Order: sequence, then C-alpha cells, then structure tokens
Amino acid sequence: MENQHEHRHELSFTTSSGEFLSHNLDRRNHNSTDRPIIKEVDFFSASPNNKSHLTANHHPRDSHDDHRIITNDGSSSTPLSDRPVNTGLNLTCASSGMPRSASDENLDAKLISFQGELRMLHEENRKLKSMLDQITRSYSQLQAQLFIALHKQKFQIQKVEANRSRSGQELLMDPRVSTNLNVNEVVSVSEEKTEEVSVSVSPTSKKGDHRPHLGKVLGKQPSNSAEHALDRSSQSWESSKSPTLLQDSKTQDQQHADIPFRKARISDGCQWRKYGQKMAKGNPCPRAYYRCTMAVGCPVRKQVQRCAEEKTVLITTYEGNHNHPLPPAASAMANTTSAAAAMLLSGSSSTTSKVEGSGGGGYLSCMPYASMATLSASAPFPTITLDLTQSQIQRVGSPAGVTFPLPLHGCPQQLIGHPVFFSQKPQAQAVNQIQVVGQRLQPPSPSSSSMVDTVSAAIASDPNFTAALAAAISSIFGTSINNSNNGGIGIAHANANAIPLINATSVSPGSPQLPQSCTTFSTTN
DNA sequence: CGAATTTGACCAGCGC
DNA sequence: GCGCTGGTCAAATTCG
Repeated sequence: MENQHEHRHELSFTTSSGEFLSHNLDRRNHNSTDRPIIKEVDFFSASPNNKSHLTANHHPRDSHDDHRIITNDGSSSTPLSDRPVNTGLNLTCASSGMPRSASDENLDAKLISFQGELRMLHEENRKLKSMLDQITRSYSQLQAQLFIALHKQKFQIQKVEANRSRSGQELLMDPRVSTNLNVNEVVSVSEEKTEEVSVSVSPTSKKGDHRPHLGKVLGKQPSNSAEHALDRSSQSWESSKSPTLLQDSKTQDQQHADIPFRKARISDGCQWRKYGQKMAKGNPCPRAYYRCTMAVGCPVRKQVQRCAEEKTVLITTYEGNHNHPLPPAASAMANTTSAAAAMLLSGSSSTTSKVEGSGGGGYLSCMPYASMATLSASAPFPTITLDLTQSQIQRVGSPAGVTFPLPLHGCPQQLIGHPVFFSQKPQAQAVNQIQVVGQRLQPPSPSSSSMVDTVSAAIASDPNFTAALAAAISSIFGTSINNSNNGGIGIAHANANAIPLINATSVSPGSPQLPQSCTTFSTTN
C-alpha cells in the first residue's frame, strides 16, 4: 500500500485540484474490487513495452512513464489513446463468470471510458494550472498595488499634517519656502499618477542630503537606466523641500523602506552617461541628457523627459547613429518595434480611432505591463512609432528584470527613411528632410502586410498602447483626450525603454552618417 | 577612491 | 542687441 500512496500522491500533485482527482481514484478503486490502485495507474503506461508488465505482479516503479503522462511538464505528456493498453481489469472482473470474449469487450469499453475520463482530467488539470497561474499573477499585481495605495495614503496624510503643523511665520521668513511649496505640489501631482517616488524610495543618512535614493532599495542601478535618473531627478526636486517637509518625507521613506515591492527597471541596452539636465519650457518635469558610452566617441545622445500631459509617459529622443555594434539581445525587440511601426505606417486613421476609442489613459495605470508608442517631436511633423516591449517587461513584483535595447539593425527597408523612423533635425539636414517628407506619403510596401497584420492584432489587444498613444498625441497636438478613466493605481516603474530607431542602415552605403533623431514615447505604469 | 550623477554656468540659435 | 530657450560643460557631490 505504500506504493499506492505513492501513486496517489503524484497524481494529486500533478493536478491542480488534487482532491478532486484523488476522489475519483478512490471511487474507481471501489468499483474494481480490492485490486490495488497501482494496476489501474499502470493502464496508462507510456511505453508499449510496459504492456507486458501490466500484470498484478507489476511494480509501479517499473513504469516511470506512468507519471510522465500527467506531470506538470506538458511536453512529456503522451496521448493515452495512441497506444493499446492492457488494462488488466480482467482480474477485477474475473469473478463475474462472463465469457472471456465478453469480458474483454467490457473491459475495452471500460478502458475507453477511463481513458476519456483521464483525458478530461488532463484537460481540466491544464486549465486549472493556467487559472492558477493567472490568479497568482493577479495576486502579485494586486499586492503591489495595495502596497502602493497604502503608501500613498500614508504619505499624503503625513504631508497634509506636515503642512498644517508648519507655522505661517516660517512661510514668511523664507521666501524660498513658498516657491518650493509650489514645486512640491507639482511633484505631488506627478506622484499621484506614477507613485515613482513614493513606492521605492529610501532615505539616505548622508549629511545634508535629504533626497531619497532609489538605489538603496532597488539595488545598484545600471548607468543606462534613464528612468532611474529621472526618478532621481524628481527626487532632486524634493531636495528643495523645506526641512520640515523633508523630515516628514524622510520619516515616511524610512517607514516604507522595507516594502518588498520592487520596481521593474527597463534599460534600452545601451550604456548612457548623463551629462546634463534642464528644465524645459512647458513641462514641469526636467529633461535629462545622456550620452552613449558604449564606445569611445559614440555620437549618439538621448534626451529623456516625462510627458507633461501624462506623467506616465516617458519621452525619449535619440539623436545620432551608434558607431559600434549594439547588443545582440536587442535585435528581437528591434524587430518587434519595426513591425509595430510598420503597422502604424499602414494607416494612421485606424490608429487614431483606436486612440479615441480607448478612453485615453484609462488602462494606462492599471496594467502591469508597459507598451510604448513612439513619436517624433523633433521633426516638423508628428511621427508615430511604437514599441511592443511589454512581453519582455518584468512584471511588477517580480525580481528586477531588464529588457534589452533595440537597435534597428533588422529594420525593414521599407521603414528606413520613413519619418516615423527617420526624422532629422530640420536645421541640420534640411535637404534630407524634404526627402523624408516625400516618403512620408508613401504607403508601406505590400511585403510588410503580413507583419502588419500580426502586429496590428497584437496592438489591438493592448490597451496600454492606445493609452500611450493618446498621451503622446495629446502632447504633440495639444488635443484633449478623455482621461476620465485614468483613476487606476499605477504601478510605479518608469520604462526608459528607449529604442534607438535610427540605424546606420538607414543611410545609403558609403555615405556619412548624418545626425538623426527620433523620439519615443514610453508608458510608465 | 573611482565612477557616475548633479547642477550651476556657459554658449549658441532664434525671435522680437 | 537683448532675452529666451535648449544644449553642453565641468566642478562639486554622491555612491558603491
């Protein structure tokens, strides 16, 4: 009977509803006299050679394939109906006194019935496992959102209390205070949408430095983490807070420094060194300037700035061409980006309708994934691409993950030169720009249609994309897009998943690489 | 202590 | 010419 337990245990283990399966096994066992369960399990021995072992003397350990049928590893599962199985149930029915042939037929019918039942169980097992996975994911997401919500609530309460406790005389004595308060309000609004600062900041004990440091919680950040820098930039704003507020926020940060939630950090695969930061006109968020440091003298630079309209959108503008090979891991994502852009090239009207129908950023802050719309703001005309990196983006709550950069080495030729991918600085390359504008009106080549369809389907199922696109277009055109649904809790991580959409292949062979620029819009949820 | 980041200063382009 | 804005530099600061 020890073997019996062993089998039952494994069956239960491989079934999401182990209790249910065990129940069925017990029931079947009762129907088959006192024969050990082992022999019933052996019905489904995977190897035809085991047919000879399907006897009452067969030891279950002799047929490991029995377990393989219903292991969690679906790849090793073998269809039961594909092999003739000697059920051995004649032993259980031998006492019936039926003729041998009739008994065999009866057993065959039973066997078919059992096989069908097992298949059903198998299918149910698979469904239950998928359900369990989904539930687990949802649980993680909800847990993360709960942490964020609690943290935000506490933070806001403490901030209100801090504001109340401050004396009006203090406000009058230091003219910087009022100004800083305004800044704080702006920062607060930003935090309301992204929770960037509130989620994972931790205090620093260094003298005179009241800025919380993400790195202490998130671990060492790669130098190419643009959003990290932006986070720190946002925290730099907070460095201008009054000491009272700083003290409060510091306390708050200390209280939540041990929050298990970690933001997913996305890099674009290149190494960037920040060389400047400026406050841009019309945007309360600072613009950060980065230089590619993957190779000496690489002229590529990028600017990262949060969208003024939608703080969850990161605007990353690339300029120049890399003079070095880019990480190979980025090629897959680059292809995806190219395909996605091809979709957009296929028809802007459908894209627009999707944006309008998406309800703005309603989903933007609710989804655990990020997608990316890409615009070019540096060109005299708005251009749009997108990045479907969401499949590679780490889920919130999972260990810090990194996606890889996507140089457009694999960019389809029909995309090269199109303004969506290839916008040049007007003041620098006026002639080339005219060519670009001419290409702008050209439809995509038919060869891209299948890819377009594929990507279109993927995009259609991604509300994040439409939300990002809505914010991007809103930023560019200044149109108001309905954001009434944008009340969800955002998962705090910014995707500076900037994608260099420009590649040397976009320049005719032999010609010098001209400075090029492209702006990407990435959602940060 | 080295590397990366921050940040004020400086410079250039552009419009008035 | 002046002011505004964006981009870059480089010393100071921070961090591991």
